Amino acid sequence: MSVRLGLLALLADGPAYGYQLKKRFEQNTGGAWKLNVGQVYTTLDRLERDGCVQVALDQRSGTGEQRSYSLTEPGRDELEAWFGARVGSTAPPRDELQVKVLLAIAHRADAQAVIAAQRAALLSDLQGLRRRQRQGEGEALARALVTAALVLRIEADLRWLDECDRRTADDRQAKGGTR
Amino acid sequence: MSVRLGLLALLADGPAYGYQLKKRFEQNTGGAWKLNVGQVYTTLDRLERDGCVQVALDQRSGTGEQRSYSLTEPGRDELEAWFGARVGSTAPPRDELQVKVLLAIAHRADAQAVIAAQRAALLSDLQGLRRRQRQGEGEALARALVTAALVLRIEADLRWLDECDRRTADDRQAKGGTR
DNA sequence: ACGGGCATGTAACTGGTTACATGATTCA
DNA sequence: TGAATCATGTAACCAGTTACATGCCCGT
Repeated sequence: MSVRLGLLALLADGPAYGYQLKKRFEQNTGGAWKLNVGQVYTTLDRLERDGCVQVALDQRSGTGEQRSYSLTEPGRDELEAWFGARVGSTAPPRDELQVKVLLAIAHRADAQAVIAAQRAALLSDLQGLRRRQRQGEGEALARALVTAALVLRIEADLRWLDECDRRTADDRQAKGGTR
Repeated sequence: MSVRLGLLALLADGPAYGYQLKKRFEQNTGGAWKLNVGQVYTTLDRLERDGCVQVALDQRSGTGEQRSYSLTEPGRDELEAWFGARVGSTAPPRDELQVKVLLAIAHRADAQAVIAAQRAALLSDLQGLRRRQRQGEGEALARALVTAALVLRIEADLRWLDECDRRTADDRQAKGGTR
């Protein structure tokens, strides 16, 4: 729902064209998240269908039209509800890394290799991100925060992989096998 | 792709019915992730369409049929590729918490309240998870690991929210306003 | 004249998700 | 007999995503 609600939030500042929304969305996230223009329009269609936005047609100089989207009352309600709501309270997401590692542990002899490969990949991502953090000091706030979020998430995932190693080692020991 | 690849991974152990796959999937994740049975069948249909699985019909005692799914060569290839691949290497995900907070910072006067609300929600989730960690000591490995992952992720998100507060405070100061 | 940015859309597809319907088997 | 579990499916919808096509406008 991030795209949908994101567009709603951008419209709270005032009416805008689809194309403008794309650019604002990317600016607001420091260019870290790209948004295909087409997706803006499909999402706006759905928002219109649901009564969250309304459209006013500006006649352009030529024959073309510009569609100016603005929030409706229900749209504003949905937005407020979103900002007020806690994220992810209901049911933990099926994260891909977790699914992969858990299934590897349960069903593959080379589980440790799978874990090691993921750790290596995350570490290299982390290096790249840290480099970017050091370089772009005076970066846009949004961009810096997105990077920070990525770094923290990766660190968490690395700790989790360590935990997976430790617990599976315990498991092997508990079951008495030396190998 | 977690469901699709998850089913593929479970089939690597040998043929199974759709219903069995649902149960195995839930067992393998310690019951933390539920899977609607219907989704197993729709996903299996798509896997069959893509040539990743093949189906053998077991005639049951009655008139009913049981469909036994098994991996094909392409299916095994896709699975191996998945286990070998690094997760999330391409383009950072548009995480809901991040979108929400960034847009709040950029477009709302009550950004700090939004952040505070999310922090409170995460903290209460964390408490609940920690309680569960202490209680279910001898829990199934998978379940414990899922819980651990949730805890680590939440801790990371909390640190990120702190970072957001700090940086926005810096920002206000840099712009010279005391409020 | 032409390229690049602004602007709008559509068609098609993906995977995830739910609600619903059906029937067999098992066991109390 | 009747509930629980095993088992299979379908119809419908959702949001996300991409590729593609169209055309205006402006500055070089």
